[in-house]
Amino acid sequence: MAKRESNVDRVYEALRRMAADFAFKPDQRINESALSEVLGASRTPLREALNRLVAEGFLTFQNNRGFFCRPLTPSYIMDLYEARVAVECEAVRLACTRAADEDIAALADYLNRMEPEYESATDPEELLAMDESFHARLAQLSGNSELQRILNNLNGRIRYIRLIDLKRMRDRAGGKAPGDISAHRQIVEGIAARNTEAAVSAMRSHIEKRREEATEAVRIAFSQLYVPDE
Amino acid sequence: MAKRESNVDRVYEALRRMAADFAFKPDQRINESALSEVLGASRTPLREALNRLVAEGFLTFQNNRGFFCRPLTPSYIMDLYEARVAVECEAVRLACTRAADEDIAALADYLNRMEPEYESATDPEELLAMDESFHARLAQLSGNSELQRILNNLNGRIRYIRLIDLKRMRDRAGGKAPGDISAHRQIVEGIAARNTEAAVSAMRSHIEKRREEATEAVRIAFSQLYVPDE
DNA sequence: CCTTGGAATATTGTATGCAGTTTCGAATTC
DNA sequence: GAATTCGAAACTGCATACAATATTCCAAGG
Repeated sequence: MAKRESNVDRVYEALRRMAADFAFKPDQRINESALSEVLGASRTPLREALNRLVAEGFLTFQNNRGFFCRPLTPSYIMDLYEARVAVECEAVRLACTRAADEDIAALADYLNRMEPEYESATDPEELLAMDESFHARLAQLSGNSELQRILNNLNGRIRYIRLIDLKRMRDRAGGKAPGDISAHRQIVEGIAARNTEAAVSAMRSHIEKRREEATEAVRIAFSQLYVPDE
Repeated sequence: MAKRESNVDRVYEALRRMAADFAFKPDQRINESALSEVLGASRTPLREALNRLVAEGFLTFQNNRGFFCRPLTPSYIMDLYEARVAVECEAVRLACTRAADEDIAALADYLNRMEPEYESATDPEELLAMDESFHARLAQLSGNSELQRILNNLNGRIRYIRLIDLKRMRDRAGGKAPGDISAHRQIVEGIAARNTEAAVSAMRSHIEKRREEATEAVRIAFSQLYVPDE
């Protein structure tokens, strides 16, 4: 069997990670030749991958000037969080109406199985992965693949900020990041009870609670990004 | 002044129009060489544009097999409509909270100025353009550029179906497509009154009303797409 | 010292060529 | 006649080359 994954896919994945982790600094111009050398591919597949990332909002593009890392502003982050509210609340609403009982139960199970790990984890990356995984599964309950797709995109772009946020909370709380699993459980219980209003409002306040924290996190992100650590 | 618009932009715009109007039939394989000749560009910029369209959900891609027109299924259309509900309802919600009175008034004005044209128009394309324009302006009131971006993408993908739908309604109603401007006015009035619940529910029912029609429209779209007219 | 002009340099934009893979059809077998 | 195999043709994947455009840098003038 020959290779199944193409070069542009590999490059795309690498770039998405780099963009999500802000390996590029906001507004930084991206040098294609240098990057292609780092990634071990020529400029042709690299540019194809870069174009995908532009379409997904991870990067920007200017004619004859090339690709840039997206800027990072408080209002941009706010927009992303608000879009998450829109998508996830509707997903919850749909899940209440149409998710199968067994699928809801499976998600509740997942939450229970995860709880020990979630409560004991201190690594922000790990926590974030679990959190994102929960939200993705929740979106799956809606049965709507567009909502899942949009959420995946938003989470990718919001990822770095959430990481900053989690690290900050861990440092404040003395080595313990806050595993806010009760909010998740509340949402799932609302869905299980087919109580649309309760579930939606639980989701809304869960996300909105993060929003002000995120604004603060952006400020911190700025200081981490613009004061180079090398 | 030299050219401001690059080749890939031009190609992208052309492709987006073609995809929105289903110049490609669902699941049809796209031949890069032939297409590049039609569009007057080499395969390199063409592929960059195609990659953007894949990222935006207009096309699909398979390794070593190339690009394909997206499939067209009732559940896919349903997903798009539901995503629209999510995005537009949240946009309305935000507009109620934070839009400036003068901007709301401007939208109401726009609606009034458009009304004669809207009521008298018989060309579905024209009607659709006006309708999309209204929804885009409404999303602008939210002040959230992510919601605007997502809506723009969803509308682009849903466009063909709405066109089929409008044409069908026109034919049924005897040369008169239904200018449902009252629903739009109701939404704007809700926002002007800062009555969030009223405005949101008006928006929700406005979009959802279209949904069942859309399912029927898909069936018709199928017959138009798979029975070639040439 | 700041500004301006303009070559030198670096970077992007796109065409082209070739290697690798898939697709298609004709010949072959059952 | 249907299924199968195999080779040719078509197509995609990617590297490379060169043209077009932007950026930098340095020198000259104010």
